[in-house]
Amino acid sequence: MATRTRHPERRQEPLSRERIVDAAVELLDTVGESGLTFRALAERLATGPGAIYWHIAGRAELLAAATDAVVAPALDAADAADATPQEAIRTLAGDLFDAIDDHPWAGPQLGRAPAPPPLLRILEGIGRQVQALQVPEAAQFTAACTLLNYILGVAGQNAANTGTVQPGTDRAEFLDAVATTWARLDPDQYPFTRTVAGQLRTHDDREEFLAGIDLILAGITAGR
Amino acid sequence: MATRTRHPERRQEPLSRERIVDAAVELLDTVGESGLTFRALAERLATGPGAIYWHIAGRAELLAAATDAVVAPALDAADAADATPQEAIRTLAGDLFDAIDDHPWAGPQLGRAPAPPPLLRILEGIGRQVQALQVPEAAQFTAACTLLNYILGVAGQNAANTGTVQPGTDRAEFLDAVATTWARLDPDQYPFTRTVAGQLRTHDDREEFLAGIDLILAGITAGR
DNA sequence: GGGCCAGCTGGAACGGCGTTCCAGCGAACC
DNA sequence: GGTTCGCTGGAACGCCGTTCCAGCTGGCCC
Repeated sequence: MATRTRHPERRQEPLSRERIVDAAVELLDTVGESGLTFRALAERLATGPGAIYWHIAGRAELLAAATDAVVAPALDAADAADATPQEAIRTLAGDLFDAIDDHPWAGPQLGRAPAPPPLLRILEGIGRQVQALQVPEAAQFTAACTLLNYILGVAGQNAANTGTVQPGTDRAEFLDAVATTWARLDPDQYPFTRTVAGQLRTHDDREEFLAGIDLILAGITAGR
Repeated sequence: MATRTRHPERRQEPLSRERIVDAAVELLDTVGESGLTFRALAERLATGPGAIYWHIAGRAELLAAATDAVVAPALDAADAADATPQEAIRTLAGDLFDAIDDHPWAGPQLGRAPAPPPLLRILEGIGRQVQALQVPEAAQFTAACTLLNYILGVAGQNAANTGTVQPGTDRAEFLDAVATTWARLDPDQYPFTRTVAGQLRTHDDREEFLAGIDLILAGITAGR
């Protein structure tokens, strides 16, 4: 690994898994998941597709590695020792939300792969706090999974929305367009959706997401 | 549409959007999302790829239509008038779970497309019951979205799991394998996950899912 | 009844993708 | 100094979604 050469630099930085994953994240952030192409990646790295395969098994592994790279910081954030379990879960979820918000393509990837490290680490992080909440052991798994699945749902949905939106339009326009669509729905078929359409315009995704977390936490602690 | 010929039958059933979508669902159920190919579909329909495009705009629309076809029955199930809102939500969620369980490829599709009918219909169905729960108006949107996102999370996760599993292995083997993996994790890094690993072996996905619904419902009604 | 026309068909072709293959290069080791 | 081996990168393969278009066919008008 740590090969040393007497020459001050190689004619260019050698390929490495890390450099490839970094480039992949940049590409994904710029042009979305469908834009991550071995050819485009090779061009960005000034090499050919074949060289990349020496370091990474295929597209699936590349996506998993990129997701891991982007989500890991949120999971590494040390849990402040003086926080309540509720606060710790809110912080973890909020950090995760920010990471997915910055890199929407990572949302749907969170749950993929046979034993994806990110998924397990999220479950573990949540589970510990659930234990700290004094939830009876038989209910801990359900409580942690409910929170996890809610987070995964929001993560995936975030990705679907940002995929829809035109790169040009900003967030307010987008919300306004959706709200208008909802308000025009058939009153007989969609009474509820029409009622809440107005709330869309002023809502904040992150706060809404955390309000959902609080709702589930309330349910977890409801029976004492 | 209803063209009549004097001949007892046309040499073959004419193509139609419905016939195409039906064939697509069969293909998806058999070989998964990556197996849905315009060529394979054309072969199954004894035609060429070009003919399909006369009825359907592209792969995305085909997937959306297939998802709709598979999920619609669960949403059409008339809500029994004498059920409590909680029961109604449990029934809706359970029906949805069964549909996704039978057609895992549909899970990740639920949230796609600009204004996907299935998503809105689920939100509407949940929202009405949330209103019936006497949730204050300002909190209705959050409550309904939390339930919706949880459902979407489970749906997506279900798809990821069934995608991983070998077609040969059955469910018990799969759970056992995951439980074993979890039990072997580093005790320092994954104390919680290790503790709950054993529960995996005896757990029932559907019951677990509904327990999560109940948890959220408890949170919604916790503050009265 | 004969010609026209529009709806519909299906096969060929295009560009691009993930992936594989392999000839070759340069540094490190005997 | 020769050999070896980790690594490179360009060419090629097979498959994909999609487009194009020549042609069929069945209903309509003259």
